[in-house]
Amino acid sequence: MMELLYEKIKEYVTAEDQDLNLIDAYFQHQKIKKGTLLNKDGEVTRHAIFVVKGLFRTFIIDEQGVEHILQFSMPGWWTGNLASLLSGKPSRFFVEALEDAEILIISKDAWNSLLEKAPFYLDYHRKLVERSLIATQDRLLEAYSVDARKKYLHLLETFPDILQRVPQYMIASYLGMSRETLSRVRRQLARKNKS
Amino acid sequence: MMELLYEKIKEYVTAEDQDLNLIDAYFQHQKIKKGTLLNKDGEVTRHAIFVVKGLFRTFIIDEQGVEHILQFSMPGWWTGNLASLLSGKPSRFFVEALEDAEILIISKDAWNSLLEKAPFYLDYHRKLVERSLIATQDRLLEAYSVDARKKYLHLLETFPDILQRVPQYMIASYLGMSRETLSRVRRQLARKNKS
DNA sequence: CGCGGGTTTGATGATGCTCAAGCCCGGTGG
DNA sequence: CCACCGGGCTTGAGCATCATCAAACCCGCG
Repeated sequence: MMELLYEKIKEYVTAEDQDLNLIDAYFQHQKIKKGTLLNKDGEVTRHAIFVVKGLFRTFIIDEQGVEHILQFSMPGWWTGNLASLLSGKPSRFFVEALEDAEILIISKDAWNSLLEKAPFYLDYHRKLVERSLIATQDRLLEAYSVDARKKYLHLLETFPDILQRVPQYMIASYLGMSRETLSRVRRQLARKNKS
Repeated sequence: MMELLYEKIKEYVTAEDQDLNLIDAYFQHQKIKKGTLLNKDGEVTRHAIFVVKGLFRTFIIDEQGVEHILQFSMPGWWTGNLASLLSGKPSRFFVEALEDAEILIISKDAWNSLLEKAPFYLDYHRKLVERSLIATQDRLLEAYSVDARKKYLHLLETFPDILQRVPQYMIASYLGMSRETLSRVRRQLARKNKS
């Protein structure tokens, strides 16, 4: 059950297998049905969630009632709301399973004692947060410097299989454009490839 | 020299004065001339920088040669490139002093040993990174859900005095709009306030 | 006085949004 | 087995917002 998490940790830091095994007791394995909300607007996030199988989205609903997707979380990544977990402040985000999924879930308390007891885990955690920050900065820059077509092409490079798994209107929301615009971008590209 | 940093640390975590004094030795105080670049595209960031006085901007130059400002750093905030500092990868950002400034500078090595030796500093650091992440997420959401006028008004709330200190074209870049658009937004608002 | 950086203004056009309608396709019930 | 949903995707028309280009303007400074 823990293999994927071990793998991922080893990508970021060096740790012996015996040390890795220490963390098992902190996590619970759960199966999640498609459509389940793990986190709702206004709730304080009490768990961190590692995706083993399936796919999640993190989104917000703005004052006009429009959804904005901040993140898709694939197996091997974390989801939930890191900021709310760490700060203890209410989250404004929803986290929803887009497919039947399996997760490793860890409570805030367990998380904290893990950070204290397992130095390699502390390092791992730091790098995770750092990565989130970089990814979000990249998305901000993209929002400001790139047109709809390039945003879409860029997404295709980074998540080649996302199209098969997520309805287009969610992809449009992730990219910050209307569904219609995304549809037209796709038509354009399809035409080009034929001619 | 260290007072402002002490103050800021106390805002985030609880620490005794005698502990706070421990960190003095790790920092160097420097005066910086307006226009100085502390960090250039392609360099690895080797220092973290705490702003005591003055104002900095962090920006990137995209493939079309257009500048995009990610951040303004005021006294009491950090600047530089956290992600590059932590990861050791080259930064794509420039950091420039917009006014004559004073900073506390700490090398990466000193930073790391400080994190090991001063637990309160580790906490402080975590909260800093967390805050950067939240701020960047907020900016991303704003980029996708709000028009030029609201972006500008929002900036005025959060940085009331920035207009007096930064040329308008940089503010436009920070907000992701052209200088002309910002100018027109301002004219509109000025008219409304008169009538 | 004249130069230069920054700002304003106007004209024009591109990009992407909104609204509205139609289409496609898989699922359901008669 | 077929008719008819309904959700998601596409298409078109018109429009709003904002970018671009170009020119004028403003003002502090040598």
